[in-house]
Amino acid sequence: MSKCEQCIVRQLNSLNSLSKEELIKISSCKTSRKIKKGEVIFDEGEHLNGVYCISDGVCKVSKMSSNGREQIIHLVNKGDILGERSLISDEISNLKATAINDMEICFIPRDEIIKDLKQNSDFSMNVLKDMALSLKNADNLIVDMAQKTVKQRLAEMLLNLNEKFGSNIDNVLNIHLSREDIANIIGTATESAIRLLSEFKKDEIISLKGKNISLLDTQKLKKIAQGF
Amino acid sequence: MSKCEQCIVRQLNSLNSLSKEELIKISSCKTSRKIKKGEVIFDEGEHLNGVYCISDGVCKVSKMSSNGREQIIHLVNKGDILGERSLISDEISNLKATAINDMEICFIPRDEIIKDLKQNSDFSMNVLKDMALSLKNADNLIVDMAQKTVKQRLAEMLLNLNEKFGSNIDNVLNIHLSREDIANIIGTATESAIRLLSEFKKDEIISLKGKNISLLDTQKLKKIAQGF
DNA sequence: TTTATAACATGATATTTGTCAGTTTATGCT
DNA sequence: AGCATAAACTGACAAATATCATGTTATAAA
Repeated sequence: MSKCEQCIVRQLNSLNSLSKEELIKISSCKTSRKIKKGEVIFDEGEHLNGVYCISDGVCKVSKMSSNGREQIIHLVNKGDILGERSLISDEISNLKATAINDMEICFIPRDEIIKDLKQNSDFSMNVLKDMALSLKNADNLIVDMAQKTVKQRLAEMLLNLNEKFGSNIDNVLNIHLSREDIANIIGTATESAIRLLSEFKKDEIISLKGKNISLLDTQKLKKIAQGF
Repeated sequence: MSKCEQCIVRQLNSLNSLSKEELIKISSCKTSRKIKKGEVIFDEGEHLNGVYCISDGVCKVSKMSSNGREQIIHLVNKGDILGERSLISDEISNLKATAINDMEICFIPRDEIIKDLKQNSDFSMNVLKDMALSLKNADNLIVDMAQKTVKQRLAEMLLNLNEKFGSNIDNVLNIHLSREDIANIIGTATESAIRLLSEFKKDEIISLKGKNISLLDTQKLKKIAQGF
């Protein structure tokens, strides 16, 4: 099994402030796991007895509304940590995590992380900063959901996907989402999301080939996102 | 000037895990301030060089959307801490805080808190838990904003106000908000908020006398909030 | 390849919500 | 008290969005 202290993924997240000894300790008790596309990593109401460090792949983190519709809160990428919120408050999870494509993830048991949080103040400050950033992003999302139209949110989401996952030489986004997932990110009906994508395509702001989306005019997308 | 180690308000928030010595130190460098209703405590883009501990009164924490409308993210009550997010990430504030009624607040400088965060792991764990809770609430709000109708959100907000601020013997909510603030909490136009309040009143779910709102049928409100 | 199933797409229509315009009521100030 | 201003309210209409129905295309399994 590969070792945490040599893992490149680790450099990307708050685990990078751990000492070599702490990493070796974590390495010895972590478990690695492969997840198939569509598989549920954990569901709402489950007790997470640790955190996941994403070695490869992408998953969606979502919550069911009382109306019976799924809302995707955010996407978690390679190098990100998953489940820290529930770890810290030691509650059952309020969110569900589902693989968007095939993944490889490492599970680190709760006690190990908690011990390091108490002993290593650099680490706990780093986790605090992570949480502070998540909170800022969440606040921004609240404002967008409450105040922006679906069209604005779609434009903004496309820009965010480009930012987070990048695109290849032909401007095709490196992430492939179903239309339903897109709708569940921006909080609208699948049909509405499809309609607006078609409209963007007609206006030559994006191009569509199945799940391949490429951004042709990011300037225009930015303007739409801001309400023009 | 009153002393932190004797302050009752402190018991309510994460400062309660500080030692007597740490509290005395904080007490010596804190400053107390009175804020008038409507006054801005800090604005978006300002650098907060510390946190505020609310001794008395209520303020709204909001953000301007690019559409030019204010979205209220949450209300901060007596006993709560204000500004910890910006403190931890050491960034300019992304939010604005405005007094809803006359307030009394204590300002604690950044360096003092940061020092304690690094030295006192109980305290930093407590702050982590606070942030984790805020994050959970933010996630729930995202789902509500994205998936629920304005009517559902209004019903839910009324229940939340009752939960957080309580009501007097006649079921009148202990908090008085303008119709505009109510609209900015649930993310709708002021006219829509007024219309729905009138509808609730007509249906005898609430009663209205100016800014005095009383909840007559919380069961029905709960059902509406959940989509029936 | 054929076939079954799910995903994608589009039109028609209903519902929700925002906007504008105007009226009434409350509030603060001299 | 009287006046000026802001807040609360109501109606009419327009715009945004959801829902339902139905057709088409992609995908996976036999």
